[in-house]
Amino acid sequence: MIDKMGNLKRTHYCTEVSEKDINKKIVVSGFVHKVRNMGNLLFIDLRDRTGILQLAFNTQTPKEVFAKAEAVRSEFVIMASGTLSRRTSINKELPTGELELLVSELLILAESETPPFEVKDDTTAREELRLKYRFLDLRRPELQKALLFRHQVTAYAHEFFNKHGFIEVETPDLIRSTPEGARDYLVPSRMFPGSFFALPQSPQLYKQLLMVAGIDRYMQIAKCFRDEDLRADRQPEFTQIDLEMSFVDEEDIMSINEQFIAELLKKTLNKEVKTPFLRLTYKEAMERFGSDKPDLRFGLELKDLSNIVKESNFSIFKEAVKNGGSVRAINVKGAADVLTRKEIDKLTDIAKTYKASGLAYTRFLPDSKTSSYEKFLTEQELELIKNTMDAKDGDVILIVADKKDEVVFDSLGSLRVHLGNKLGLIPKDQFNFLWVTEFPLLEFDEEENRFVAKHHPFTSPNFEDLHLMHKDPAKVRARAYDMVLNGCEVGGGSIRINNLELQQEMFDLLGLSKEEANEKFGFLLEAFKFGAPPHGGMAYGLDRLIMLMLQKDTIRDVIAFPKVQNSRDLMTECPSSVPQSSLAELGIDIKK
RNA sequence: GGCCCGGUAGUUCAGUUGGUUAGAACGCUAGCCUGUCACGCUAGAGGUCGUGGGUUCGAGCCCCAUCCGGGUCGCCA
Repeated sequence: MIDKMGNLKRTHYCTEVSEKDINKKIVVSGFVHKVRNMGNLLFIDLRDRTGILQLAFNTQTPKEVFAKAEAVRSEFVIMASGTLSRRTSINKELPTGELELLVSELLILAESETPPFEVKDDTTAREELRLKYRFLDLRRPELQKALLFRHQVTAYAHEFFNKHGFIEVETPDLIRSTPEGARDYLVPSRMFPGSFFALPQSPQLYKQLLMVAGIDRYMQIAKCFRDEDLRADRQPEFTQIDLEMSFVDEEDIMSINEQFIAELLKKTLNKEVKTPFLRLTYKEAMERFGSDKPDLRFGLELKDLSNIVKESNFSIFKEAVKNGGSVRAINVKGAADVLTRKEIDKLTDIAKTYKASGLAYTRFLPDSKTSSYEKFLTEQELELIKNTMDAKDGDVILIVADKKDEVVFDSLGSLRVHLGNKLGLIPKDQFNFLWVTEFPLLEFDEEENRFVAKHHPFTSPNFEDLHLMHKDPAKVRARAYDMVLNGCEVGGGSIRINNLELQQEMFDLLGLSKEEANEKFGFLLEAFKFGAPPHGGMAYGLDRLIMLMLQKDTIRDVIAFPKVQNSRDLMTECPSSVPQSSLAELGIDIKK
């Protein structure tokens, strides 16, 4: 039997009650977390978004109310009215553990089938099931907390940037497709069969046009879409805190964002973050940590051994250096007992996923040494390596050699992080922010056999490097910067090109003819003809930032309705097919 | 697109060398129970072993294909 609310109104959330309310008549409502029936005594743990309050029914409870309580099951929606009382036996685990509601009136507002999994934080149900019933999963306090936290972050972002003169402007979600960069989600046009809108990968060009429009300081909590494969920290649909400013340089943007982050962490987590953040150039980050988003919470830095081994008799080392690559190593301190031969084989497999051809190693043991390359090197070379790596008994040196620096960095960089985790070198409660600056403007795309923009084609080159633009494009540095937190990129941005000639030169470098550039980005080039202020900005990956702040392993835990690895939504079961008539209207003919 | 891991009651898992009727815990249902809060006790229901094919006297287990989920490389301007 389902009751109506009638005139009963909630007076308190479950955990809002306090000593002061004892003996008062109160009304609470929510979901049945747990029923404990003891015959003539019955308890219901009532859950709402604030937490749990115990409802008590005993021999003083009206008979018909007690009978109704006996019919209640998990996840029923109920409303209870009664007198708040002190418990006879207290539960120290609960914030409301000294209080309970002696119920005099009980309404069952909705019944519930037995849920497919128990709604509790220590649920063991697999994620697939929880995603199918996401509305139940979201009842769990842990996820409620994540959504609340996310709200607090966006609320503070609005507050902070509003305080600093930023205006939130909504940019369109149906936009022109720009095939540079990530794959677009396409939306067919009904009015123009065969033509398409795209969903934005980011509001990049619109925010630049807002600068041309004189908005001066823009912000937006913006939904972005990229039709690429998912990862634990990547969804096809995600949210950015997007910013753009006029009449600024890198320092202006970095410093206001340091201030934002420091205040945000203080406000939401009560954590102190020192500003200014450490700044590393891209080059230094790669050489020391093998990554453009280094985790600085632990050591295990890379060392360059190229000069020591470039003339050696070990052809793998020698050839790597000779062909323009390098030989680099990390010293895993005191790990000789942990890194057995078998473990090193596993590490080799990891290195190989990053295209390393192998992993050379030496285990320094008190009375012996085991090494995969020692026999090829001279005593002197070995001694130099030992000194450079500061190797002591009990240490393990891991070496990667390759004719491409990129391979050496990628494989050692990932080994470094893997070992940092495996050996427990990473202090988990730390928030380590830094900037990585001076990214290369371009990178060579082997598949397309041309240079592509590392950041995006609107990023300004470093003016000092302008003379290299055509001579040696790979050496040109960009006025781009990433904000890195604990080994993850949480935001990135750049000073943009605001000048027609330079923008055209950039397109030229990317192999875009004048005609192509005009066709794709004509509106931007047109805008640059009418006075574009110097401008730049950045964007935070909001989901990722929140994931890291809450120390979650996956971004799915901080998104209300996430998608799974193949971009499907298990709850609504989309994408789904549509009627043939809908396709016909859009001029789409799917051939199977 | 590649590689790795997983799919067995509602849930989480176990399941020996391929061998009789596939088990446990939690949950669920019913009964008993006055201070529980992982309530307790008793009894019970509950299975297309992801799906399809194959090998075999016999398949949860072996083989092939396929679907679903996770991690990762490529990809992510």
